Amino acid sequence: MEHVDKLKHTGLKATLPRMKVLELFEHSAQRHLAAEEVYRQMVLLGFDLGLATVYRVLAQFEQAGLLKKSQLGAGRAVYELNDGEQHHGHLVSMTDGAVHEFFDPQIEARLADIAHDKGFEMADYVVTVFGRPR
Amino acid sequence: MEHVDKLKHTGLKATLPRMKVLELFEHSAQRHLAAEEVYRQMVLLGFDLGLATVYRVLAQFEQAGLLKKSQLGAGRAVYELNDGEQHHGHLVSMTDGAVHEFFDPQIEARLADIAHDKGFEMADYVVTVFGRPR
DNA sequence: ATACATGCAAACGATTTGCACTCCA
DNA sequence: TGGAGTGCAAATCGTTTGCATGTAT
Repeated sequence: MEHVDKLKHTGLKATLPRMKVLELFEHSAQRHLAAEEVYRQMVLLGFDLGLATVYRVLAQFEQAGLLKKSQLGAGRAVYELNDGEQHHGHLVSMTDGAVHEFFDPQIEARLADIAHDKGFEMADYVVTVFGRPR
Repeated sequence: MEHVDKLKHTGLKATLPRMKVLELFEHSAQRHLAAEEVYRQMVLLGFDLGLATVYRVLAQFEQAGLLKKSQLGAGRAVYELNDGEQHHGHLVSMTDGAVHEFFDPQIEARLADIAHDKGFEMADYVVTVFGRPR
């Protein structure tokens, strides 16, 4: 599906900033991008836009289901394309901050069970592992 | 062990603010407290101290192994007594923010394995489940 | 006494918002 | 055209820090 259509489909106007951000996520080497990184990439690519706009666009895209947001640790929040893929965890390297993804149905099932046991319905979960390379 | 001793044992001077904060964690109804909450409790209890001091004391206590820190979601970080208990996950109620704890050795083992498979040594992990009461 | 602690206010990094202006449908 | 989108700067939130003062050992 075309970018324009993807956007219209969500009720968002197909503006230049939004198109560019969407493209960036689809072409970028790294799957996970923080707002600041998106902003810097844009400027680097010669397309100048406001940082505030980046934050707004990212939030809208998350709302629209185009992106998924993950809060890794305290400061940085990263976004990634929402391929409709399974929910996954993140393995963060403590030396360089690199992010690896993993999915484990076993863990997901256990978490749902645990929530259930305590009288809750699991709506979402976050699993982040911090590790040092061997 | 006395509070005074607990502190001295860590190399920290047994000052009034530190004693009070330690007591608060040992007597508070809720196990998990954010810096802001600690601060408000103190003021409420008639003991006036600076918010900056709270942050410093909490950080020192974490260093000293007296408290454990958990970053739940974006903003707030919560601290809890470190009873030397096992590492555990948090189940956060989406309706009222209440925090329940849980520990699952199976999950912990899986996470260590996953990190290992990717060439990392797991140093820490965070598991947070968001759920709605049934 | 003297090194370590504290209070205050200013500095901080990430994110959000008010407002005047610009642009797509 | 008119409402949604944008840029900018100022505001916010949680947290940290510089510096002058206070205090436990």
